[in-house]
Amino acid sequence: MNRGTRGEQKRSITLTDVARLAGVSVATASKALNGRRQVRAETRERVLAAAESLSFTPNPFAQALNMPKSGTVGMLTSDLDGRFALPILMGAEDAFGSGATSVLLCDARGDAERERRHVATLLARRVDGLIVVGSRTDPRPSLGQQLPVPVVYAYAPSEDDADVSFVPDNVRGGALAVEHLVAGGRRRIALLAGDADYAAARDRVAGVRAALHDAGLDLVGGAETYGEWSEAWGRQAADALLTENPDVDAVLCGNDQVARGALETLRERGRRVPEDVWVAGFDNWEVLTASSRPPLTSVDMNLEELGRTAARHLFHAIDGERHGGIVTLPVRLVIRETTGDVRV
Amino acid sequence: MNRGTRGEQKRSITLTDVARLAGVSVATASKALNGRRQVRAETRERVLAAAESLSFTPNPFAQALNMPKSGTVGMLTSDLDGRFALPILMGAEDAFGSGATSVLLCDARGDAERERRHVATLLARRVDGLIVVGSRTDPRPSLGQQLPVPVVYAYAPSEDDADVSFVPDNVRGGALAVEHLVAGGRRRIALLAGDADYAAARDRVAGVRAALHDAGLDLVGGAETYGEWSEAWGRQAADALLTENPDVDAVLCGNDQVARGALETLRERGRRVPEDVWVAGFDNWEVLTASSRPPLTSVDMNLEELGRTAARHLFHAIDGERHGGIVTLPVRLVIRETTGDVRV
DNA sequence: CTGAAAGCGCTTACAG
DNA sequence: CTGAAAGCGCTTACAG
Repeated sequence: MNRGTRGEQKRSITLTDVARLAGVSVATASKALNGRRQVRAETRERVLAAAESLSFTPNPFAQALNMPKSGTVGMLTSDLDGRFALPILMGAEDAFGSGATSVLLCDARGDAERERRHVATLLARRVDGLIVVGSRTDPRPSLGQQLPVPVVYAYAPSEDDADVSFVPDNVRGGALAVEHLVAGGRRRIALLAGDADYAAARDRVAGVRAALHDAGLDLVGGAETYGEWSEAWGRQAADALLTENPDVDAVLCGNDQVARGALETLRERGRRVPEDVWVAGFDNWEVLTASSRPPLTSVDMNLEELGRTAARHLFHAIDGERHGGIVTLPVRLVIRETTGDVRV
Repeated sequence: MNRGTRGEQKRSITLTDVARLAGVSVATASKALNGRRQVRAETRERVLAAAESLSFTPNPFAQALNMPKSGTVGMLTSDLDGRFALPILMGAEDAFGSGATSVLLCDARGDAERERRHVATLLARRVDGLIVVGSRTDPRPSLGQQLPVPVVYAYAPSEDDADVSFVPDNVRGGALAVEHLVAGGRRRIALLAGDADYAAARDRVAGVRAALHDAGLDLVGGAETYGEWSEAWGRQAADALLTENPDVDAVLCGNDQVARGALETLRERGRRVPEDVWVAGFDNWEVLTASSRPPLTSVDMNLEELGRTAARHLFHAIDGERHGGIVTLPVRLVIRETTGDVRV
């Protein structure tokens, strides 16, 4: 352990230093650095060189005091716990970070009061906009229309149509999965839908039903089954399914955890996957899909791209253009061995 | 879709407005609001009331221009992908968020050049300090001693002893696990250690060996086995283990993925868990441990607390007190049914 | 094209 | 205890 105190915070380089070194006024230095056109090329060069040689970084607080934007946005997550927020964060951070915008992160931990306080803090910090990331696709309360900056909602849409929200297209995801199963010759398809409490579960079901209808098919057993988002429920539901409908030739599962459970039961009851039964899940959660036996086909919600899109939209909204409504973003099917793709 | 343009950005309330309403000078208003003592109680009340009634929020940029601190810290993650960063983020955000500090988030995506740019951006924004969150516990390059603000490293320690780093105590974690197995009467303990490339794997092995030595035992097969962090490797390694050492009565696994694989193989080769063989993993990754058959005992790295601790330390460092070195933080064993705890 | 001046919204010596 | 003044580091009309 070495101890010590922070050395004298050496006064940082200011525009005045740059101007002096370049032999111009601060006004001119400012214009040169900001690319204003009323500066002779040669002068601009001199200022730029001076700034460079002094490693000048403009004080953002002084700048913000003179300009309408702060160059920061607030990212408000409701629940960093949930695995869905993370890829969205990455996408958004990526979109912002590549520009001159920095991201202030706040996590509300599922607490409305905490969220309210965080919004207040972010506004007090003069963020230029807000991106609100939810942990499930069920609509959430709006922050309201009275905020002084634009807001976009990602993953969890706002209940208010006047807000802009970006959500993955779960309905289309359900349809995609079914189309793949049908194209593979599956005709007796069952759906273990997961937790009916979640809009994601119900939307996926809707897509599945529509696509089956288009194919002239019905769900095995006449309807989907609801339960929990867990391997345990997947095992149990698959067990009941095999007992009641032993002729099933595909099991579509509401998410990857359910699918993992179903896969296990199928194997233990002597069904070969994919030879006898095809299986697919939703979310494409790598840790579950990659190492299962066999690797699991799953619908990927493209969350990173969703985050990126929401961030880009916020940019445009900050620049003045606004509109409301829920925008549904494309998802994609990742095909692995549980549906016949026999690699390695 | 409704369209519209942002209304006139109404001039926000300034200290001048507050002062006018309270009938004092801005100087006095400032002092009253900041709790300076040279203000008559009655005057202070009046100012506070005025500020309250106008919903005054001091402009942070104007404040920052006059004060040594900005009230923001930078959080630099190397890889938001990795599941380890998230709980650390939560803990840190929690510690900062409860104070008056806001967090600027940057993700380097494992790219050193990108990291360098982010550090520059954060410093340009005048953060008061930096918290660097790694994705594995192997030492990483220091950001150097020349930065104008204090830095703490979390999860991935800095290579430079002059820096402060907080890491989970993987060695102790290994020992904890062994002590539990031994207390449960296990004597023929095997270790499927995971990826030898990771310091976490090697540290856990060191703890396991030390604790076994203390108990007068040796690893089954004479040594641990190395491979990958995956269920697939866990299955394969467990298979080899049972063939070579059929009398094993406990399988300790380098992480939860390996443990899940091992559990599967044990079940399929007719070993009952925990009756015949105990199994435990590391990381306590809920999605893997909770729903396995049976639920998996695992060493929890207390990452959220680690994040909180690192954040608190950064606070103190910002306030001037500095020291260096790697600080190792306690981990804990979460006992579930794979080691005999027979709850529901 | 260049610069002196005013101003952004606050804080803090310094006088009263 | 209170306030006029200077200053934080920048930007932007406004004159030259």
